[in-house]
Amino acid sequence: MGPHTMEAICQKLHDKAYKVTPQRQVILKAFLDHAQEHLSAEEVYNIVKESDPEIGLATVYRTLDLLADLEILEKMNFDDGRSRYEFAGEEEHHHHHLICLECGKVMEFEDDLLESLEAMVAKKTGFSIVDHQVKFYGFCPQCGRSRAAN
Amino acid sequence: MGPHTMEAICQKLHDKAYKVTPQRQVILKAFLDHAQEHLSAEEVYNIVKESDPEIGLATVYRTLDLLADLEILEKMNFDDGRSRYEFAGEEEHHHHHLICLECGKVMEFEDDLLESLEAMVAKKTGFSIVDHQVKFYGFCPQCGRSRAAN
DNA sequence: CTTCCTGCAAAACATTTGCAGACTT
DNA sequence: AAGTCTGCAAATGTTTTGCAGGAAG
Repeated sequence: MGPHTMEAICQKLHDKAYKVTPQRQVILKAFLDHAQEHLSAEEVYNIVKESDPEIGLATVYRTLDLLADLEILEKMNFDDGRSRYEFAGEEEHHHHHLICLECGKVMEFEDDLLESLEAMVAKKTGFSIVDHQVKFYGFCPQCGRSRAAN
Repeated sequence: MGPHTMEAICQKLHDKAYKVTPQRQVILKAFLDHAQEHLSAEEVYNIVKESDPEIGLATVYRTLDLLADLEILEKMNFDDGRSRYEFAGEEEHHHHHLICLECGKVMEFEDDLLESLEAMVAKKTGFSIVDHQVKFYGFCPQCGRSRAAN
């Protein structure tokens, strides 16, 4: 859960005895260069092919898996048939996602209000809760406007 | 958004000029018989094959799609690699899901507190929000207990 | 009767895996 | 040098689609 810099992450890989390969670095760079973009494996692959045309899609998948296991990336699902990834939130500081039902755009939204709900849910159900995910579905300002015009 | 009875749903199909076929009825019956179970297409297929051994998996998929389009079923994703379905909630009355990270069990939880959060998010972001989905991840009472014992 | 539905088989996708060679440490 | 990591190709699992026959309205 350190900062999301190339150095810090490579250090973490090194500390855990994972090798710091050029492929892994180039994939990390893709996320650093596309912050807040919720990239899919295929998208990462396309970005990364420009610096390393030899890279294989399987390597991208394996690296995304690894980075998600290390909690450097977070794997998420926006109901578009593929997994997407973004840097994991620092500590408990969550953000949630607003998904536009028209254009598919994903916007982010900060909120800590869910922590208290989490505690309440734990008490009521007996679950020990370690995480939560919230998605809002609606229409973004642009699409909402054009819909209203119809 | 009517009640979830065979009659009401067949009526709705009829009203929208969809044919009421035995396959569709048998699939609906599977959901009526397995309320609150979040069935996957494959699971529906296996249930339904007992009454209609001739049915095809493709028909199950097409029917689930149709019922989700009509907002009779809701398609959901519990990160287990397949879509799952349950009856769509009546009106605005949502329930949320608690997913056990150990055994995969899904529990339900009623709460309306999110409605106010929804309004706040709408105001802050300019989205017009039509729905939301909340998932909590943790350990159910049984799994939590055995984990504590280790 | 007309049109929509169905079952089958094949196709389409996203993701995973086996393996031999290449590279990090 | 040892063990991990990579690229490729093949395999997997889920979901979709084309088509010809069959059934609902």
